[in-house]
Order: sequence, then structure tokens, then C-alpha cells
Amino acid sequence: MATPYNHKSIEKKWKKIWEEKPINVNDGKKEKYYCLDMFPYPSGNGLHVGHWRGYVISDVWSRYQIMQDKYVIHPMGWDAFGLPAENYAIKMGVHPAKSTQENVDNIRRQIKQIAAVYDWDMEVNTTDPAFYKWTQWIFVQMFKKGLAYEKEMPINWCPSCKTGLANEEVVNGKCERCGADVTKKNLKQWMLKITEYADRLLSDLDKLDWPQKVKKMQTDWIGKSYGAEVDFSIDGRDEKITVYTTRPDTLYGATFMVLAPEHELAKGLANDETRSAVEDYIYQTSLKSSVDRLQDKEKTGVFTGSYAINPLNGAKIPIWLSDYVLADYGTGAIMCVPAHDDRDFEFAKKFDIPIIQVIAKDGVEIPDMQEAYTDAVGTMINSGDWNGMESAVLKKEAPHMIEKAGLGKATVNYKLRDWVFSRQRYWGEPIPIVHCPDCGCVPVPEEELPLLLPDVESYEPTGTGESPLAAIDEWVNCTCPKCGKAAKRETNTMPQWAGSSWYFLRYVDNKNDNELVSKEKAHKYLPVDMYIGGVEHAVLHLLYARFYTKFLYDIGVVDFEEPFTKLFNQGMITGKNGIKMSKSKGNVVSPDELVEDYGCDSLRLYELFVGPPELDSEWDDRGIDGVYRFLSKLWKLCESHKDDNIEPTKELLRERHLLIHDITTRLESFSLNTVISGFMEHCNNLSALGKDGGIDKETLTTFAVLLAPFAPHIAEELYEMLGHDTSVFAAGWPKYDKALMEADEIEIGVQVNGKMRGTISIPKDCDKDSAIAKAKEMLGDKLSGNVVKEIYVPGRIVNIVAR
RNA sequence: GCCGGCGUGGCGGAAUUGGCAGACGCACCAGACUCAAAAUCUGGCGGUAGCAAUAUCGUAUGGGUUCAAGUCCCAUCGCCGGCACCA
Repeated sequence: MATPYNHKSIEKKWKKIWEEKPINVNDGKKEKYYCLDMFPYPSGNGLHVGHWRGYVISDVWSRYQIMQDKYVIHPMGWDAFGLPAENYAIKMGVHPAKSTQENVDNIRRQIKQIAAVYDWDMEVNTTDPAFYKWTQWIFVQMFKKGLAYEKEMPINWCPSCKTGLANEEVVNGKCERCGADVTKKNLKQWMLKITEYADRLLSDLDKLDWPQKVKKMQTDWIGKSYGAEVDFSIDGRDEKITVYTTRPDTLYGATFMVLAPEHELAKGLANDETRSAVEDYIYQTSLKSSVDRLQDKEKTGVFTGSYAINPLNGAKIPIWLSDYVLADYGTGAIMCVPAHDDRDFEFAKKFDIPIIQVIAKDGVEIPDMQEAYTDAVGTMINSGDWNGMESAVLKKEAPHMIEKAGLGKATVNYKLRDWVFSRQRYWGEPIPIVHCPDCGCVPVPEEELPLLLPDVESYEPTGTGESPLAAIDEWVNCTCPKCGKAAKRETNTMPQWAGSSWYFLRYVDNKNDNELVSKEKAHKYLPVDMYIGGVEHAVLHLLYARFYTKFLYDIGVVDFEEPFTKLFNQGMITGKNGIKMSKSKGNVVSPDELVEDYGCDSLRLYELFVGPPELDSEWDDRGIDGVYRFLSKLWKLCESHKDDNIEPTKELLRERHLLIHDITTRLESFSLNTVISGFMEHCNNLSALGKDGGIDKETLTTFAVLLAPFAPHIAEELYEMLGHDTSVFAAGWPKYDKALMEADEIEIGVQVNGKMRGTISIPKDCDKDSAIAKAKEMLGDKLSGNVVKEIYVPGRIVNIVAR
């Protein structure tokens, strides 16, 4: 009696068995493999099919490693502090601790449906005091090393989220979280000196097996450039202004200088005549949001009334202020060479400033210049001693020449800025610092950590730049740990990235009260071998986590400098027409019903089958029927196998080894969508081959074993049905034999002048003459004219060139 | 503006990296089973011409290299992503 494929009973059965007898065991001898998902923040909406994809990919990969006899570390946790969680709680009118807990429970339930081999004993939650004790501890260590410092400066401010933001959180002048226009606000902030690690963060990218795209994004974000700082004296004054330039070769062409309006000397350079205009310009600039400042296409500026002296030739050049110069990059002041820089050219044209060419393009000065010549290609002119030199050579040598002459120094600059680390919000780790009137900033003693986030009724953001914690007197008022005098606590909290910058270290030792992670376990189980998640964290989380890891390496906590050896970015699953799934668009597909109707195995396969895992894919519910039919077909094929004594035919044996080969090579290269199509194709082939004599047990068993990482429940069931009494995951990964994959007779294409004209069947090791002869025989009178050339590529093609 | 990536049937997508374009699946069409439908099974499914064998065109567009190009080179168009006054 044939029974149809019943996903419900099969999946229920094997979930229970795995719970009783886990398939992933640490016997202390096996090689470890750490496969990590980017942990989710517990949103109130639960998971949709897009979230599933990443978890299915990582689970397939983990199960494959288990079948390679490795002990796989595959943990899951919750990034539960931060803005999204807090905003959700405000909306629902509950305390974030409560809503976060509920959301975690719901998502954990959904993730368990995936039937992933997560080790739930390793679970972490960034809002757990036993966890954030160490988030705070790391901050204290950074403070002690001078890497965490306080600074008052204009920072990015999101008026909607009512908090300061890091540079990385501002996307096109808008808040990364809510999309509101970011403004500037002058606030005293905690900063982390990530710039101290800029060079290592850049150079160590070479060591990583990461997508080129992500490496490039980090490289660009760090933005290293080589150049020179050049000192210009101010005419009639003692002060000097230092500018940064990457084109010191064009120094003779500087015809003016521009300072950022925020530059400390800006105001002082004005004279009685220019003072009101200068002060007005500085004031107007301060009102502009970063969006306005970005979008202003027309250059604006004001002449200060002062002049700088070009150190090379003593030329007097006017000093201007303009908001196209950034205060926080380089020195906040630039020398302007309009002939060889687009922005300077535009500015010079608008304000009628002279343009002096110093590089002769193709050996001549450009007559009637309409745009700047920005290439460093050509011979120097109008440049005193430098005349006749090659610009490209001079560009490299000039910084050292300038340094030697005492006019400045060769220097390197980065676009990367220090990390604004304070948030004026409630739902985050309190920064463990006490402000003492006598001792200044004093860290909370390590034995007093964690510094608990006080439980309060009202936690909504104030919008004033003060944290909600500032209103809780009994928490704020404390005594200085150093001198015992009355003092006040720091009231800002940490950004969401604080916990996610190191959580992957904690999984392997999540109950350790004495250390962030024991040296032994860190050495044994880390770093992460495979990290899987969306590309949206390319410069945020991934840069911060690398920074934290390098710091922890420097203070001896871990013995590796890079946290994630290999990175895989899965593409997004979108709704119809590539529209991002969202509740407001009403195009969210929940996995819950699909699991109910088709089963976890089918949904797992379909998540992979929709498209290449690294690309975005549009979700279409109808397609899941295809994978369900495939599983049903396979089920029937195995169920109809009754005779274990069937010997495989040569064709079946070949099919078996081709199957192993195809699945293994495609899985190894992460081409998971073609793994699934490969299963379907070979299932169809087997079905055809087995029509007469049936299929041998070994071939069907091999199919079940290969399918195990992808559709684990049905694989176990089929494996058992075929008469095996151990788990399919203990079967070991099948090996293919190349010799058995080859057929004796192969079919190859025959072309005449490169056009397909038919096929011939020849022995696999057929020599050229016989192949050509056979091809000509097949072609008959289709071949006309004189044969000029005969091409035979064994196993591929015959091409006859005739005129 | 600069830097990446991509462009293949009605749709999602394959193509051993230069060697039979459209695997696999969805949708669709026809047939079988059925009183009927669903499910299932069998077959078909890029365009044009033809009853057909077959011919011919065809991987965004135009050129090139090659015995052979979806794949390599040059130019153009379109879409997506990143950065965006970083001197």
C-alpha cells in the first residue's frame, strides 16, 4: 500500500527525535566550525520569508559541515537594545523590557520552525545585565586606554529619533533608521577613537574572504589619502594657517585659500570692512542642515579681508570662507588651485579670482580654460624650480620636498571620523562613567558592573539633548568612586551597535561571570568561520565589530585580529516588482502558513530555489508547488523501492556519481539555487532509468544523504525507510568517482562554419580522424565547398570550416 | 559627478567559464484518468516560414576578435547598488 508524502507527521516525528538525540555533538576531538547569522533585533512584526532565507542558508551550510564530521557552533541571539525596540514600545505604550521579551519569544518560536541546528544553550541577549556588563566593561577598558573620550562638538542629530547619530548612521543626509533629515546639534559627546585603528582596519581587509563589494565599501569609507600639510603665513600677522592637500604638485597654482566657516581663525580674519559679512556668513552656515549643505549646488562664500602668503613664491592670496570646505576633514582649510580642481574652478569663476595653470596638458597651456584640468599628467609650468618636472612624479615627491624645506609635512588623511557613541535615549546600556567635580570623568569600578539601567515608568526621549535618565535624580546623584565626593552619573546610553560589536565572542562562553570570554574557549572556538547576513551592515556593524575585535586583541582578551574570516551576503527577498516587504505596503509573506500547508522542508527548498542566494529575489507563492511536487515524486520513488537486491545498471551508477558531483560542487560554490534544480533533474533521470528494473538501494540512499542539509526531515525519513537505523547526518558525505561519471558513448555537437548542424554519438575517447569522419557522414550533402579546417575538441564539439 | 554590478522566453532563472542557448521550476496549451472537477500522469511550449523534415533569426543596441561569443574587447543605451563638495 502506497502512502502519500505527509510532511506534517514526518516533520513532527524528526523534530522530536533530534531533540532527544542531537545531531551536532561536541566530543572535544572534532574540528570546530563556527557558522554565524547576523542576530536579529526582535521586531514586533515577526519574521517574513525574507528573514528565513538567511537562516536557511546558514543552516544548510551548518548541516553540511556537520556531515563533514565537524562540531558546528551555530548560535542565535537577540540584538534587543536600541531605537527600533524602544520606538516600538513607545508606539504600543508598554515598557521596552516587556515588548522586547514578547517579541523575542515570538521570533524564537518562528526560528525554531526553520528546524535549524541552533544551539539554544548559547543564546545571548544584549539587554541581559549579565551580557551588557561586558559591553560596559569594554567601554571602561577603552576609556582607560584613552580611546573613549568626551568632546563637545556639532554632531548629527535626528530630530525625529531625538538623539545624536554616528556618521555611519547618516545616509544621504537622512537618519538611517527613520529617514528624517539630519540636523546639527552642539552636544557634549562620548566618542570612540576608531580613527586610531584606521590603518589596520584598511590593511587587514586583504586577509579576509569577503565579497569584494563589502571590502570596497569599507575601503572607501575609511578613505585613506596621501598628501601634505602646508603652512601659509597670514599677511601682517603672526599666525599661520595649515592646509591639507593631496596635490602639492600644484602649489604654485594656488590663487586663493578657503577656510571652513567653523574654522577657529575664521572670525578673526575679518577686518572692519568685512566683519559684518563674515559674521553673517558664519551664522547662516550654522543654520543649514547637512541636507541643505549637500544639496546647495551653487558655491557660496565670503572674502575675509585677509591674505595668506604662498610659502613657495611669496604670492599674496586672498583668504575666503566657504561651506564647501569641511571643518572636520584635514585641517579645515584648503589652498585653492582653480586650474586643476573642479570645485576651486567653479568658485574662482563665480568670484572672479585669477586662474593660473601649472600643468601643461600635452605640453601646452590650455587656452581659454572652460573646466579644470584635474589629471596629474603633464609637465609643470609657471612653477619656479619645479618647471619641467612631470606632474605625476612631483605629486609623489612634493610632500617630502615640502617637509625638507620646512614648509610643512608629508601626511596621510582619512575620511573615517571618530565614532559618536552617546545616545540621548533610554533603551541602551548606560555609559559607566561618573562625573566628579574634582576628579573629572571616573569610570565605574569594574566590580560594580553591570551598571543597571534603572527601571522607570517614563522613558520617552526629551528632545533637548538630555537623556531621559537625566531626570532620575536618585540614579544620577552618586558618589565619586575615586574621592567619595558627591558626583553625577553620565546619563547618555550607548548606541545599538555596542552590543553587536562583540556578541559573537560571548556565545561560546555565555555563562561566564568572570570574563567576557575565557581565553581557552576564545582560542578554541573563534574566530567565526562563516558569517551570513544582509549587505546593509557593510560599513556599520561590520566595521565596528572589526574595530572592537582589534581592540580586544590589543588588550589580550582574544588572540585573533579579525572576527569574521568569511562573509556571505544574502540577497533580499522582495514582494512583487522588487518592492521591499513591509507591513505598510501590505506585501509581507509570513512563513507560518506556508510551513503549515507545505511543510518546513518545502519552504526551505523554495527559499533556496527562488534565485541565486547572493541576489535579491521576488517572492512568488505559486512556485512552492514545484518543490513540493519534487519531494512527493522523490517520496514515491523511494517508497516503491522494495527489493534491496537490485544491482545498479551502468547508467544508474553513472547517474549516482553525477548526482554526488553536481550537488557537492554546487554546494561548495554556494550556488544553492542550482543545487535544488540539480536534485529535481536527477530525480527525473532516476525515475526514467528505474522504470524497468527499479533503482538500487545505494543510489536512493545517496540521494537521501545529499538532500539532508536541505530538507532534513524527509531525508531522515527516506533514509530510515530504505532500511538504515542511524541518523542520515551520521552517514558521512558521499564521494564521487570521476571514472564512473563518464559514459562510454557521448553525444557531441557538429558545426559547419560555426553553425550547429546536428549531433553525433561517439566513444568518449574517440580520436580526431574518426570523429571527423563520423561528423562528415552525418552531415552528408549538407557539407558543401572545400573543407579548409577541421576542429575537434574532445568531449565538446566538431567544427568543419568549408569555403 | 565618481566607483561598482547587471541586462537571456510570458515569469523566476540555467549554461561545466569561449564549445549543442533557454537546464530546472512556475504559468500556459493539448491528451489520459473522472459523470464532473481537483489531484495525478503523458506530451508540447523563444520568434518567423512550412503539413513536415528543415531553414532562418534570436542572450539590451552597434561594431570587433575567433573555426566558434550570452561568455572576451570597444562604444552606446537602460536598470540597480555604493559614495558624494574628503581638497
